[in-house]
Amino acid sequence: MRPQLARKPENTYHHGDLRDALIKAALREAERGGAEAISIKALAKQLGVSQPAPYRHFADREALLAAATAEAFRQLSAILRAAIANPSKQSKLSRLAQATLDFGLRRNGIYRLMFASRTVSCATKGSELHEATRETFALVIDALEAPAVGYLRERQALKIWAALHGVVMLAEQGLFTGEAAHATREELVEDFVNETRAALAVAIKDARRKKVGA
Amino acid sequence: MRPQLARKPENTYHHGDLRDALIKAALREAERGGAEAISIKALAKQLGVSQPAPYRHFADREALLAAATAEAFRQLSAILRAAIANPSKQSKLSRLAQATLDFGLRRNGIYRLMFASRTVSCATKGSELHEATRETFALVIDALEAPAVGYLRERQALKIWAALHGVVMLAEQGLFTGEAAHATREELVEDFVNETRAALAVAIKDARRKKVGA
DNA sequence: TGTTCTAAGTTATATGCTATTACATTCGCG
DNA sequence: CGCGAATGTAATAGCATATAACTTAGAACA
Repeated sequence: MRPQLARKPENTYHHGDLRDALIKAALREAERGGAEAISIKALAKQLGVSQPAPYRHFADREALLAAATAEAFRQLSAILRAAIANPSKQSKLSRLAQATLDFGLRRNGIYRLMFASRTVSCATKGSELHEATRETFALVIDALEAPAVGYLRERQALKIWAALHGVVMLAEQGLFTGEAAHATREELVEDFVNETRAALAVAIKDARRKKVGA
Repeated sequence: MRPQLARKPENTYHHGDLRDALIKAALREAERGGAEAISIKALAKQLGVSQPAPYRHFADREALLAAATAEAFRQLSAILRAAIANPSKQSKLSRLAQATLDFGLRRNGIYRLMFASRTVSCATKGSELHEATRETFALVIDALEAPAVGYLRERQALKIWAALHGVVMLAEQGLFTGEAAHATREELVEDFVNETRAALAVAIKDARRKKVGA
């Protein structure tokens, strides 16, 4: 295995690690412009290989998008894991939530690739992409720092996860700019975090009461 | 103005209402496949006109997408208005929320065109599309049925609107299917509705107390 | 009523992207 | 060392966007 070069070394026939380089380059392109900005032809040119070379590694454009999206999910997972691990005054959930918001806004093209394209919903169960998405979601459940009170924990995870994505989407739509912007995106996210904590506290109390009562 | 025909009458030179027919046809295509499924060429063929004819009415593909998206927002507005108006046991907000969820899932291609593409965020202030999105959001504020307590009402509107979109996105990603699906999408939406009502009630009480205290 | 201007179509064409086929080169393994 | 599999290239077909130059019909006005 050669060192991972972005461009093929000149005067060589084989690139050495084209598959990986394609995914990385695709994410660079997606960062500005989302999935639409990813062009097989353009990537090949960038990497100094012929235009059909990528098809040796991916059946078609969709396959490349799926692989890039999976990689993006793994990157997000890493970021969220770091946010959770890094101790601070705020709760784990708050750190995860703000990190997600930050990712969604700062790397919005990639974010849209991950959450707003049909790629993910087309991913078959057990695929690389499907696994990557579930792993990310598992981090959300983890960040709740709550004992497993039945399925209520997953339910709260779903709710905060949904809310976060909604905030990113509306922010990108420009609903937070203009005269109606009486709340920042960060404030809204913190609201959702607090509501989640409150709902969980109630659920835990209920569960304890039931246990004692039984 | 001729009658609004989908296809151009045969043996005629002018279509009569091509602009409108293009928008309607584009939405039909978007319904399955989102924005990517909209092809100028294919639409022209469908409508029985030559391939470059659409460019008489839209500068480029983006312009057609923007117009179609604006029309989609107006359609959603009409649906939400109807949901709000139609009396039932549930609250206005609940009806609006469930109608939004239904729209997002049933007409997901169009929904993605509206909320998950770059088209809207590129809309300049004052454009047809920008106005259509703000009008839709105004309905959410309206559905809150709360007195205008400072900016808190808009804040709650933003929150429930964000949450709704998040639920649609996650549903489309398949996070509600599989073993973790201990909550239906409708339940989650109802949760958000209730939390919104509760938060608003608190805000209203606070506002009254302040008034009395002053 | 006839002329003319313009909006709205048409044909032809350039450019760019996806994808396939047939061919070439290199790597690695026996 | 030689052979096969993996990985690259060249050539090409097909489809989409977009523009340019030309044509038709509708309307606007003398």
